[in-house]
Amino acid sequence: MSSEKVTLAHVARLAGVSIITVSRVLNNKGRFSEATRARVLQAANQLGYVANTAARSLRGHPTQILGMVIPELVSPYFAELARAAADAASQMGYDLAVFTTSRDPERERERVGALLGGLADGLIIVVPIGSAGFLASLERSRAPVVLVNHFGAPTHLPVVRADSFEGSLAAVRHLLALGHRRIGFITGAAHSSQATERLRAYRECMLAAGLWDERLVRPGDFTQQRGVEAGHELLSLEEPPTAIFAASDLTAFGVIAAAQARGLQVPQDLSVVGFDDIPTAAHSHPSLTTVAHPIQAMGQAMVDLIIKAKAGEQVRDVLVEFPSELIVRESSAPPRIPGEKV
Amino acid sequence: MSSEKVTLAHVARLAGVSIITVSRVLNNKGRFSEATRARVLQAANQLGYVANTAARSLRGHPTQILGMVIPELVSPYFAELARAAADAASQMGYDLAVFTTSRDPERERERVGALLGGLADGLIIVVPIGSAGFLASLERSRAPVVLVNHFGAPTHLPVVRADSFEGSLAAVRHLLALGHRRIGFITGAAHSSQATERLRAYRECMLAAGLWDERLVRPGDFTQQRGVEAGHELLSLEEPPTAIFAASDLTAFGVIAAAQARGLQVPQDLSVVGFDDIPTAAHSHPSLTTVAHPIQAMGQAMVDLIIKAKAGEQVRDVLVEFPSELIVRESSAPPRIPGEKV
DNA sequence: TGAGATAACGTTAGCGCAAACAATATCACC
DNA sequence: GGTGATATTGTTTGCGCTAACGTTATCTCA
Repeated sequence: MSSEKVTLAHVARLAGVSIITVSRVLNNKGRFSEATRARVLQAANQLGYVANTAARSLRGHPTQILGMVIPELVSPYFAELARAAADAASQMGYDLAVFTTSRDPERERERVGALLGGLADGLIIVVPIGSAGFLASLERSRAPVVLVNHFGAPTHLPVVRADSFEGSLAAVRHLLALGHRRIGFITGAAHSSQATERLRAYRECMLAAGLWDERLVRPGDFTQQRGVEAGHELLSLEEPPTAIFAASDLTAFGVIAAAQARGLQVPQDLSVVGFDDIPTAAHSHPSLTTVAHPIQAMGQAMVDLIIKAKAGEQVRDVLVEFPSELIVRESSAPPRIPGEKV
Repeated sequence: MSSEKVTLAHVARLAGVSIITVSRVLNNKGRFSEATRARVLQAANQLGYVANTAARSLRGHPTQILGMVIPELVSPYFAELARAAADAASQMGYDLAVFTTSRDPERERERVGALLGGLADGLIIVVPIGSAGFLASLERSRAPVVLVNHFGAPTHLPVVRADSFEGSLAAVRHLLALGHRRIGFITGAAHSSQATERLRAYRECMLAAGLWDERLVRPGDFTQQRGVEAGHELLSLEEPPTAIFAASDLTAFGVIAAAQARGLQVPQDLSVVGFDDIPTAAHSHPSLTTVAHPIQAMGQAMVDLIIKAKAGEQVRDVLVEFPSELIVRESSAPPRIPGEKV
């Protein structure tokens, strides 16, 4: 029956009570008689009343919304991270609003400002790209903020992050233990510190084994398409690798596609290891050996930290670091002995 | 230097002007001298002022945020849809806040209420799951709302949707034209109207060709895992299909994995067709024959409609329907002639 | 020079809600 | 019947912001 916005006043008039009484009934706070309660609920229902979140927020009432800022939605890793955070938030009675930055520091800053300006009760920033000054101003604002996978400028803000180095080390050692000597690597996106860690582990491990060869490293960007290209590049080398470690699962799937397109079998002719353990990794053929982050636990940790910060607990300088774990599946196997037939 | 929240009053005091002058400068609205402007900006900067979105919204000022409610983030289809909407929104100077419902009508309703209660200027609801009554109350609220892929209860709200029937028809006809006679089908999630359409097309086509066999239809849920399982089920039949049409690309990839695990080659031994054209479809081996929705255009249409609605244009009963398109790639080929060797 | 125009800035009010405080109604019990 | 306790409902205020209107300073031009 109504149009436009219905306020407490409308409900109050219809129910024949005062505004505050309506507020009390709807928030189930304070005392009121059963009869009043029924009348108010009936009126609110009839008018289709919904509380104005902006007004509530302005009044200091929490919005029960947590904001999350991520670089992009389409990457399975970030999508999973968002899902994990949403699940954890939901359990704690919060909603999660996900925003993307498209890696634009200016937009990140604006969005963060808007979110903290009454829209959200707290903020999860994944891979913050802003300057150190920006982080410092966030610190000063005392807003409940958690940084995720932040490896950049030092900050006192709480950080949740997952290791990439140890897991990558395990992946390369796994390939070495299988007998591989020429192991290719496809990097992640240039600006990603996670990508840097993965490359560093590969490099250290290969150097230590005396197997380092610059030609075996190809630049990537976490995408499948780039995996196809870089896979072909590596497999076209005069001495092609017998194993390839890719900085993401999507890239690894690209490598497998490239290998198969060249008539190679995975893992018989080429071992492939990815990173991320996206859902597809377990259900492809061959299933993918990869390195996993404990994403569920990370989501939980993010939300826990935010809620602690909101409650006034001290979270300054808190760093929650999760390990990465090698998951061996079908895509990695010993190299074919040269000359051996199938 | 500040802590807690910085308001216009703080900036005004520091700059030695009135509150409204600060507001004018920061919004670049109204008149003020260059000197004042500089002083205000300097003060605002120094204090790290960010406007309180809730207060603005309460005052009737738009938030420049569009809300989007989707069932889940992890599905590539929805992720792409969200990306498309975010891109389109961004072009028009809006941000997109993405919420997930986890298919809970109660939460959907609450979230929608909260978003329209001052958080967002408009709302994109993907596959609305609420009741007809809920949609009716949304209509009455006159809020800028667009429904996406809504096939349910009739409504006067504007709808953006993509066909699933014609594209599925084309997919099955494609397989028939290649010479397949036993064509399996794996459905989408039970509650999805898109899934229903895809099944309906398959059924009509097979019935018309006199090839309908109930045993060739397996229930699915759009996931890859279920694709693996259902793929094995179909391939274990005494008369297994020579082609399988899956209601999603992920499911199709599951089928391919199952086939490969049984030593079958795709497409030589089994043709597989998916639906969605997720990015991976083009970069896998074999690349996937699939049906595509014009997701970019859909995102644009959603945002356009919201903005029109906000501007007061008449969008009642507007229906923007996009076609689906068969994309033939490598995963579909003529069936092997029985008895023929490779 | 002064009257009207215009530029620059300020005061007030109110968006919708809920906390703090206030008022009234009801009741128990001596 | 009166006192105080308790239950129920109401009034006022202000969160931070900006639209509308008001005020003062400055300028233009006969």
